[in-house]
Amino acid sequence: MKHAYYVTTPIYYISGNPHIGHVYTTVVADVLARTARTQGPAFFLTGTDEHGQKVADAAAAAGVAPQEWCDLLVPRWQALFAAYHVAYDDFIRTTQSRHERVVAAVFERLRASGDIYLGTYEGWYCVQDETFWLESKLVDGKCPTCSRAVSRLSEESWFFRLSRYRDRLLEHYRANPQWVRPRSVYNEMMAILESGLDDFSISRSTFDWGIPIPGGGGVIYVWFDALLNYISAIDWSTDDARFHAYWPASVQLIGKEIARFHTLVWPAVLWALGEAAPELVFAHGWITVDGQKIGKSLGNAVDPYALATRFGADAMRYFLLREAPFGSDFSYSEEKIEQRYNADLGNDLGNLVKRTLAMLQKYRGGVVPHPHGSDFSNRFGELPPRVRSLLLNLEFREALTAIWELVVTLNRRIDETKPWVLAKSEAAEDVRRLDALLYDLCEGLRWLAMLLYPVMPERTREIWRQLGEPGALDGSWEHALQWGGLATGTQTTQGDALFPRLEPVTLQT
RNA sequence: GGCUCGGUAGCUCAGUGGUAGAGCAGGGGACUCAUAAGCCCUUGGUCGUAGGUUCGAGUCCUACCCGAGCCA
Repeated sequence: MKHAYYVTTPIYYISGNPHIGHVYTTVVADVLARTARTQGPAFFLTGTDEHGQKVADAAAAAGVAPQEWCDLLVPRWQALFAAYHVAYDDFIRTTQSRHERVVAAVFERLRASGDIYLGTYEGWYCVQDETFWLESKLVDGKCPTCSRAVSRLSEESWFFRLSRYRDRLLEHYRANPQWVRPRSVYNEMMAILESGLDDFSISRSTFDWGIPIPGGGGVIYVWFDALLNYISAIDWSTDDARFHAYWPASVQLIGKEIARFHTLVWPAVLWALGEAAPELVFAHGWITVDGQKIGKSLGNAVDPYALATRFGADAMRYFLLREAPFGSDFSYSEEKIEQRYNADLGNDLGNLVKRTLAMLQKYRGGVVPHPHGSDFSNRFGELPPRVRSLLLNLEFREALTAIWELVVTLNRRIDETKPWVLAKSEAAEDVRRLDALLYDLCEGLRWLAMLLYPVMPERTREIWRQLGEPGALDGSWEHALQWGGLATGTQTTQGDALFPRLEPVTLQT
């Protein structure tokens, strides 16, 4: 039985405030879920990762208890996602009992199966980098990143027997070369696999902000805890029917820095539990500001609310997906957003809506005329399946480029047909041609609203409203996207510009 | 230090060994329904550097330079 489309974002580590990078991943997941729903059921999960040393430290610095800190921060993430028109189905927090219960259950089950065992962590610690290193990673006995002296560490720890799954992982990678994308990340993980896998330490005893090891002996390492959110949220072990309706996940989005956990440890843990690996793990790139990584310490973190206020959340969503191929890093700047906004959204799309409805008002009283033999029937028949396929394949840039073929075609057709000339003629043929053009333009707008809905859910609703379209904007594309679906006689309304032109900010002198 | 990527027009990027492309920006033109938008035409690149393989290299190989990431 084909299960529902299931998309996840990483759960976000709440040691600080959310930034535009978090918005990026979450918006992508939202677009995927909305796209998947044009053909069937979907489930979209996001949430927060709330355990671990850094959260405990951040809470202590703020003078509050860790749980209190998390409760304080979570609404900020939820409000930000809402501001970007993200509609997730569930928001999981790793401090919720539904999650902690599953983590404890997994631990006990894997301990019983021998996949988790008590061992000794032998390694080295670099005080400067606050990082632990395995002996084999040291360079001349020193820290491989900062070359400083490291100190010996030896402590009892629980391990996940990752090494047991190396062969199966290799086999899985070879049989499914597309399961980790982009290719660069696949290659990197393959290289790690080929060089061998060490067992994975999954407990910590130097602090206590985490899920307790069943039976005592410290807390579960935050990464082991965190990965399990993807199955705890859909009731693993407590509601099999629900779990299997969603698992395995269709797409798990991650940042490329956490690929190792999601593409080596995670599938092995799932296999140890007797479950399937996700169908696709996609590690995307980062948004940088003028080529620099965003970070509080760099002082270049732009308030994501300010961006949504200035450009509009939908325009930001469009920019994030259109500007760079999904997977690579891209250097963002407000100037680039402005250029995309004015050129693509204002000039091409927004102006098309405006000029179409203005002409319809002027020449036909705002009422959609009879098509009289449209020029476009069948011409764009392949567009919806193509767009959906590109979107679900995470080729957002290409999908938007494809949609813009329709935008460009409609704009060009206006200039070719010269409706302002036809409108002055009373010849039957000219009246017919003007009707056909105006119909095709309005029908084109209806298509654009539906095709762009997953990317710009709010602005497309405004197009829908101005068109006077009574149907569902977020419904299935199968029947709705047939050329000629727009009813003759529909009363349209001229509205404000969808994307009013951004004028350069000039300083008064 | 090891591994993995990237470096093509001012900007963002496509480019499967066979005459270097698109969009934006810049320049010119004809229009007027429209957000001085749209439409038509157009300038612009020794494809990071140096070698090599080949009849032929942006594309394959080697070295190096620059940038990014990972290496509990």
